[in-house]
Amino acid sequence: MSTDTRVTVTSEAVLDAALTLFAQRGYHGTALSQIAETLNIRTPSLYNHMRSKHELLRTIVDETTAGVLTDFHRAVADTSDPRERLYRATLVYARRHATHRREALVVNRDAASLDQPHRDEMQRRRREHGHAMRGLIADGVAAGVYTVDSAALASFAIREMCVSIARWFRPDGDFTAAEVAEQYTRFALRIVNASPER
Amino acid sequence: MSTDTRVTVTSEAVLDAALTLFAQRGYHGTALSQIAETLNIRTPSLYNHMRSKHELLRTIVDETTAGVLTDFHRAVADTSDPRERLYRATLVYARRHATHRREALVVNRDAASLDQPHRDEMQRRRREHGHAMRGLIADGVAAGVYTVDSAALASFAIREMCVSIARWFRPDGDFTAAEVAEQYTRFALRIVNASPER
DNA sequence: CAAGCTAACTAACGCGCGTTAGTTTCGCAA
DNA sequence: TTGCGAAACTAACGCGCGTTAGTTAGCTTG
Repeated sequence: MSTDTRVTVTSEAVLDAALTLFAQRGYHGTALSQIAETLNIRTPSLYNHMRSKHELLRTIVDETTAGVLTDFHRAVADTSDPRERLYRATLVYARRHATHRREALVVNRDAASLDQPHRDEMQRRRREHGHAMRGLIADGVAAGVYTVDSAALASFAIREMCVSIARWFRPDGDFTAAEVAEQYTRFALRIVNASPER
Repeated sequence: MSTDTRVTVTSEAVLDAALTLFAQRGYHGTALSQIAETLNIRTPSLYNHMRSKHELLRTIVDETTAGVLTDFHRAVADTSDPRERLYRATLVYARRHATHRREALVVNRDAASLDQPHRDEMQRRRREHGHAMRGLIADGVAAGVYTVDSAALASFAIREMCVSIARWFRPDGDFTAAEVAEQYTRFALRIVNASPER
């Protein structure tokens, strides 16, 4: 029995360590040696659990962007009221950025460092979500329950406001992720000047 | 007379090239050789116009964060109406992020890569602006013209919404920087549920 | 208890980075 | 026309990176 406890490193542990460091220092600012160090193994041993540093980034971005779309479609699936749909879409989007802060930071900071075709695929998903959110707002405007000069601008404002939660939210802070998400749905509905009572 | 025009590289040109590349690929993702290449000189020649790569980042961050504070204080200086103050503070902050996109991207992405004591100084300025914005909102709530559950949350939402303009704004797009800034002031006043007519 | 697989290790590679030293070119002023 | 200084150049450095090869240790299974 040695002094340090014997740990079994899994590929999930490698990904998790990479996630933390990428979020802190960025993809290019993180060395594999740092990931190995947090796992108490030597750098080459990482290759028992991954194919390359690039693959770590790709996995993070793929899983996250896929999750965003899944969240969205589930959230708006069973209602057609524009206010309820925007409420739900904002709620899950805001909540994700509070509960998956590291993933959000990495995706927004380093997704441009992906190699093709993964960068295109990621942009496709991002555009899909953006287009869907804008559509939600346009629907509300058409239904006469929202008032905005530009659905595109309002959509940008709402989405980016949610994305940025990942930059300041702290799990041990004054608000829970659920509370923040709820508050942000109010901001969103105010931005589009939604008529009262959802 | 050679085929390529003889250019006189200035330290401003170096900073500008660095700004563009840092904004595109990030500080750690940009090599000095790339900066040199866009200026049509060899990498070591850069050192006639700068002290180090780090200094480039430091200059960008220092000038930008200083500018944000100057903007803010000038904007709110000569009025005491909460709505006018928040309107003006949001207007200049939003406009800056549309007109100085590269600077904003670099500061928000790579300021953490600064070495001390510059990182602390930068965080101090950031906090000062955040605190001041929150104060503006708290003042409006105290004056009974705003309604929010948390001034801190509303402040985060407004500031980060403006910051993110740098991520999507294009000078040749559907809106001018002034138009976007004006629209975002409306969003801000809606977020705090400002009573009508400013 | 032996075999085998998994996952750790050490050693080493080629490369590109930021940076320094020393040299050459060239426009401008005396 | 000559001299000088600014700013370019080439050459080279040490370092740390991501990655590969080959080897060793140690559980698990028959």
